[in-house]
Amino acid sequence: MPYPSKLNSETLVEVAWQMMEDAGVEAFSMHKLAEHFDVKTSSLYRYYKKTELLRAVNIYTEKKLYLSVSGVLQSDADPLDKIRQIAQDYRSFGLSHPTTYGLLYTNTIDELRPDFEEGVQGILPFQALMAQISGEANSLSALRGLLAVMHGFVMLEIAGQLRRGGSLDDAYTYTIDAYLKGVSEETRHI
Amino acid sequence: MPYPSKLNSETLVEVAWQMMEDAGVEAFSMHKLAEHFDVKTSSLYRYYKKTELLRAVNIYTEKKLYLSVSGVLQSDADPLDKIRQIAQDYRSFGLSHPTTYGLLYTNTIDELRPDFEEGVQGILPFQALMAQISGEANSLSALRGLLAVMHGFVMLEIAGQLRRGGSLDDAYTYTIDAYLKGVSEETRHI
DNA sequence: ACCTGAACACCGTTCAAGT
DNA sequence: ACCTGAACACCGTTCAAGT
Repeated sequence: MPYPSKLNSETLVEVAWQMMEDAGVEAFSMHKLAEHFDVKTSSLYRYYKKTELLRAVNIYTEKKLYLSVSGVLQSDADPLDKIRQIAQDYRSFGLSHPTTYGLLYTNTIDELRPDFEEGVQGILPFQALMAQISGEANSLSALRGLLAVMHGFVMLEIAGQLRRGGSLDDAYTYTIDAYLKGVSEETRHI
Repeated sequence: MPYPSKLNSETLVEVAWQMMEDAGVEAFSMHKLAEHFDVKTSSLYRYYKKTELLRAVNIYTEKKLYLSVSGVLQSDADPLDKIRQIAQDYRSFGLSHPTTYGLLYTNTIDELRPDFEEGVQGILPFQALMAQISGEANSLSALRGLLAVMHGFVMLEIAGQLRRGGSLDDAYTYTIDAYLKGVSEETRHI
């Protein structure tokens, strides 16, 4: 009998995350999560109801993604090469954890997250990097565009919407390079 | 009492689509759909089980999207301007029907759809258009990239992930233009 | 403080039975 | 041919009660 209790909010999220990644979101339920901890379902509600748990799982996924993608910031490569590397790491993450990645930005969330400001802080280094090739004035739009390209490609790939053949590795690199080249070009005539 | 029956597969899909758009996917259920037709839930299973119905709804959404975006093909504008217009129409569609659009490419589908070849045929005009600015060799990658940009941006916007301020209209146009400019540039040194 | 027991509304689904 | 009735397993959730 574990001490101080069988459950805690962090472990719940981690196990839920793993169960989803192992068997898909469809198969996940509060009952099965409770079963895993050898506990009655009602015990979970001291910590989360399902929507809250899904939200916590998404925040957990986001943190892992952020770590996967932040390593490059420390390197001494070109800004352009850093961004290209970030894009590769981003896609690798998505393809490695397709279920939880696919869940990340699906839930339409109306309220602003409590950790919104914190999240913005974490993104600023990436925006600064982007500014080096887009110019300051366009850095937010350019960052949004990069996110759109990466997220869109990975989502379509995960959903099996890019199955007409050809290398998806190449298509992704082509797309990222085209976008970054365009972002550089747009800068010149400002 | 309607003739020949209260239900048919087309109307079921249309009503399901509308119910989702009105009240969200979360609120949708087979029981509520049956209620709308003043019929017992079990009657629906002559036509669809829920996963099949969702699939049919997605195909329905895809057809509407395809129509929304195909109008420009007939115009006599530049290839580049046509594509820019397609991108605007694509986003407008997504923002007008956020729930069903958000559902479109989320379900991971393992089996190839029976109408796969038909879908490919419909996309070829768009790829031919893309080829005019990317070159033939890159047209599939370039089309995939365009789809990624559009889908990614719209999904992030719908999910409320682009809320740091600034015009999203401008950010979208900036992103599309940067990508298309990059695609043109990549072509020159082939 | 943490967990169980009991209960409820709602859901997806099947299938024999009615007309 | 089309729909109902009855039934089942599974789900999310609440809350009083136990220890």
